[in-house]
Amino acid sequence: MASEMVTALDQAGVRLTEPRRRLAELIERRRGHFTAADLLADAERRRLGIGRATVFRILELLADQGLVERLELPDGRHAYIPCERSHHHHLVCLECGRSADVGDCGIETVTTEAARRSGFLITEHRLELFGRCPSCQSRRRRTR
Amino acid sequence: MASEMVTALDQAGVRLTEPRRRLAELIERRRGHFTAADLLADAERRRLGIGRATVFRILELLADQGLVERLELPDGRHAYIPCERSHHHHLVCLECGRSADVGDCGIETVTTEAARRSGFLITEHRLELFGRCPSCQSRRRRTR
DNA sequence: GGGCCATATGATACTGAGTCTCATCTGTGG
DNA sequence: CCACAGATGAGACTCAGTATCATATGGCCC
Repeated sequence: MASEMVTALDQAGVRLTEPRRRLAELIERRRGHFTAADLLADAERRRLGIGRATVFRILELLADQGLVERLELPDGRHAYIPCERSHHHHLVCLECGRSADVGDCGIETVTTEAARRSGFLITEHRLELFGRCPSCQSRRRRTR
Repeated sequence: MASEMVTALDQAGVRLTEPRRRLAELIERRRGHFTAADLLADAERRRLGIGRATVFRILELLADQGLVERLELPDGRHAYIPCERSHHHHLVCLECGRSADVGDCGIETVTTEAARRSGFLITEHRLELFGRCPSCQSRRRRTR
């Protein structure tokens, strides 16, 4: 029953502490994106006795390990989504929060073209896509 | 001598108050990106008597007008860059902060492809490119 | 299984960004 | 030049994220 996230941490040689297991479990139970505050609230609701600082520390750890990705929603709030380790981009549903990974989709072409036009050397990029997932689209259609 | 930014605000039917003129001027004097705190410090240094809240309000106004764009640097800080009104993306130099506009560069293709693969309806996106501008690249080469 | 120690944790204080309120002021249209 | 909608400044407030430090604990060696 060891969660995927916990297994990944173990393989990375990270110490498996109680708070880390617990938070990994909470994150896996979630659907879609969540904020640090959401996670903290989950932990408090279950009386896990996990401190505020620890939540932030563990989110940072997971982000370093590429198990979670931090992003900025269009309204400016910070959120996290659980994800695969490879570099990729996210598509986030603004209604239900669910997200999908999209591979490269040709972003390479865009950065190369931008570099050519501007003379910049591009070392990092951030691409975030927002919209409505298939099920929220059809729900809307039905509702209207 | 009316600054471009002030002219644009005027054309948009926005009230031209003293703080708005002053901040527009400070922004135009800057090279590269800046944070709200930077701008506030500029204003204080010059004893303009502009309040903290006003700086944030005016930055929001300028962002709504598309005269400035808010972005998140790779280190997580928020910054603004002055820019043209059309939708576009920015290339930010991580050394000197200068930025260049890049037009579309084929981002449309990427979103279309991502939408096709995932079934999402994409309504918004954020693309930020970071790297080194031509002059910082050559300075580096010389230095080494 | 037990003990050691590097490392993680919780409590708590702190910082700094951004917001809110509200009394006062000021562009602008008439 | 006046009235008033809308903008401003002061300052209190909120809330995310960080720093500090004494205590607890996971993993390794025996």
